[in-house]
Amino acid sequence: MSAGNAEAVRKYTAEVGEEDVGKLVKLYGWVHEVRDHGGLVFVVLRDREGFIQITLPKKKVSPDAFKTAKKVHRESVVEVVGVVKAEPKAPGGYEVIPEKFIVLNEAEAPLPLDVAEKVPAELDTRLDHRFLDLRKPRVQAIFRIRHCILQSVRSFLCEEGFIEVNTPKIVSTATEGGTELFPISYFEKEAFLNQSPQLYKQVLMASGLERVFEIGPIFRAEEHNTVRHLNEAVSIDIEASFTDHEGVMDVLERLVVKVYEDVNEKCGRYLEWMNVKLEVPELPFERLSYEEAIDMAGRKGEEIPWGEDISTPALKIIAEEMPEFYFIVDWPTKSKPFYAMPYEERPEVCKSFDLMKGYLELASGAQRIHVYDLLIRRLEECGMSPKDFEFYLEAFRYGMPPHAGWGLGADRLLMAVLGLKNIREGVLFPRDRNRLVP
RNA sequence: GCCCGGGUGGUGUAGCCCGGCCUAUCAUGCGGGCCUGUCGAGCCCGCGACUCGGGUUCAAAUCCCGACCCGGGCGCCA
Repeated sequence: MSAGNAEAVRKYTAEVGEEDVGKLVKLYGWVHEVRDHGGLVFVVLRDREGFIQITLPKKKVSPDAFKTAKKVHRESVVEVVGVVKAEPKAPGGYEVIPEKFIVLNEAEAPLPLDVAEKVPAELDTRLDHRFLDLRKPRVQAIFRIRHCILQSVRSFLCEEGFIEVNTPKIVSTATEGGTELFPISYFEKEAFLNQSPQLYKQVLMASGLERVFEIGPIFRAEEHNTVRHLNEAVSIDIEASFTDHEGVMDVLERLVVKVYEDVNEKCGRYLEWMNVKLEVPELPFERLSYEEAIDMAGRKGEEIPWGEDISTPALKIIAEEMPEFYFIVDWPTKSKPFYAMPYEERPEVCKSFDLMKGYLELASGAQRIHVYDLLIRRLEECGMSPKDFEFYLEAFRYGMPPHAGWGLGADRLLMAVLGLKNIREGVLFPRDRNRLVP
């Protein structure tokens, strides 16, 4: 960008070190703060890797640079070309004495929120001005770690022989019943945003791909209003042939451990920015049966009638004894969707599981029904009409292998790993009951 | 969606119970001034706010009703 400084090497603030002392470097970033001492001005420059102090003694820099630095607004974008100096008095031990201090784009003042965090901002305010919020290293760290988690998940599943696929997010009316769908207009037809790739990934089991995964958005039109629900979320879904619920639980728990290992290995500095320490969970995760779970809650006064979903207060009681990762397995068939495989000898219970971290549900999965007649029967028992599922059911008539799978909430996984108090913290632009912008 | 609590300068807050010395507190910010080693720089001067709509009252930031939004809890969430 600045042709006159061919010898200046572009560096990130965090890269400036001993080898640069006496040399010319070029830095791009934002003005984090300005400390104006009259004849001496300190500008703290921030880029995505950290901070560095730009020091402007009036007598040692050009009048132009000095004047510009004195009146620059916080959060303006600047280009600095200058000589690196080792300086014990400077934060980080190095400072840059600029030859050039150019404002590439001035920021308006006052700012809608304080990036330097001298004054805190509420989550709502932060989300309204998310791009500014993301300039805080502590906030940016969340998304650098999220990136790492997603990358870890991809590489792990690829190594396990899963093939990444993309299924449609615009679907026709009949899906699985249950949750509310967002209606959209699709030319002359009625359509909805998909709540889950479930039906499609099962159909793909009949394709011979054998093991597939998808990382993509899911949409739920529920009017929930909690710190762990969103109306648009990212789901990590797998489906695998010739295996059962035990087989995919094994994949899931090893995946979680791998994510912890990778984040620890690759995101040490971001964990530090956030002041978080990660302990890699131990394998295998404990398996708690549905019946044990409701007993545990019942002993502390939270009675769950057999067959019903486990309430939030009950899960919180269980979480007191099981604060880490664990599975709740063998759910009542009637509490799970129609495609979950019932046990042969005890069909009121099915081969299903939820992955929990404390009271937070992270994933749920099951061995699926691959037998056509049984699937039809379960569909009807659940009050749904087979004719609405023809594209799905057809796949079960021409050689559908036994299979199993799960769906893992990516945002919830991030929340669990980093101990975020609100799922919105880990989503760039969350969509909830009231928030549609930005 | 239900229950409880809340909405005050750009941001975060005090004040609200017990209406009137509120021309509304403090911090940060912003504008101006002084200042050559700050690192939450310091000092001086200034700027800037009662969510919206109704009601009660001589008088409303303060009390009442409604809407919208926020926080906590719950429900719903195959």
